Amino acid sequence: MEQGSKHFRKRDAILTCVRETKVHPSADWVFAQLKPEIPDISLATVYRNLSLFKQQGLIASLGTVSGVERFDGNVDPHVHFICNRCDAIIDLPQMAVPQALSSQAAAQAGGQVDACQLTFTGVCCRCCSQNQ
Amino acid sequence: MEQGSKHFRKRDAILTCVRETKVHPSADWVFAQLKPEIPDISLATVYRNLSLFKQQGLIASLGTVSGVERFDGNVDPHVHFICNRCDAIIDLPQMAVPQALSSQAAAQAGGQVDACQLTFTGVCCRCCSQNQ
DNA sequence: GCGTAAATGATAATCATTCTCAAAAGGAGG
DNA sequence: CCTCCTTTTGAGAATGATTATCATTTACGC
Repeated sequence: MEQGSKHFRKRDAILTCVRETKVHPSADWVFAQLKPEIPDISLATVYRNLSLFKQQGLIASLGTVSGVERFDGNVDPHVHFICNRCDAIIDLPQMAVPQALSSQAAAQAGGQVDACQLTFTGVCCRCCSQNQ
Repeated sequence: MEQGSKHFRKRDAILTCVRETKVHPSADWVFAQLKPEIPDISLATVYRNLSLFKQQGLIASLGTVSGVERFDGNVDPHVHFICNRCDAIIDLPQMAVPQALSSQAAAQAGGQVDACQLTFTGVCCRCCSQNQ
């Protein structure tokens, strides 16, 4: 009763939308994507369900970029690159935080380490080539 | 003319405040710290100067935690731990992102890599021992 | 002292996000 | 098919951090 039920039409659409894109979308982006397809969807519903998914671990939050929160449908740990010009978030696959670092962090923190996030920032190749 | 001048009394106080603490403060925290000492300081001035310092590279932004931006007076690259319960940000010194990872990131990103940030999240030792 | 440019205080404006609450939808059971 | 009950939703108001505005103050160079 968690799939396909009419009761969760919009919910499923939101989750699918986040999972099927690689842009690491904001709530607003998801809303804009779904609006044509589901005209009677509300922005509040998108926000509501995104935070629900986040809490359930179905999606991940990457923090805020230029003041807006960005999400990732891929919850497997991986590294990101964020462009300071166009705010694009790009996956850097095949890179991982060494296990040794995580262990070290747990030891130093003295508490409970749940997750880690490695992010590089700079200017993406597209912005680099556009001007200057 | 950049130091000690009466013209920059408040500016200097803000920078010093961020540099002398280890709490990785928010604008509001800095304001609360300085208010007793400098009663006629305005919150807008704190925001203004913090973003100026950030832009000049005098301080670093650690992104937002629970919706508020946090700063770091220590711009040397180092690793952080963020507590999901109390929002504390704690330095994990003597840890560094391996150079190999940074090189790999630069190669994969195809653009210009300026910085990287490694953050662990979880529950800090204080919150861990308080309850549960 | 004077003029100019920078910095500031107070407050309004902005904008992403969350809250509120009434309405709609769906399931369970009769 | 009908009713009760729970969950989800839409619309818009409320919130709260941050930024913009603008008149005022401040300080430096002359």
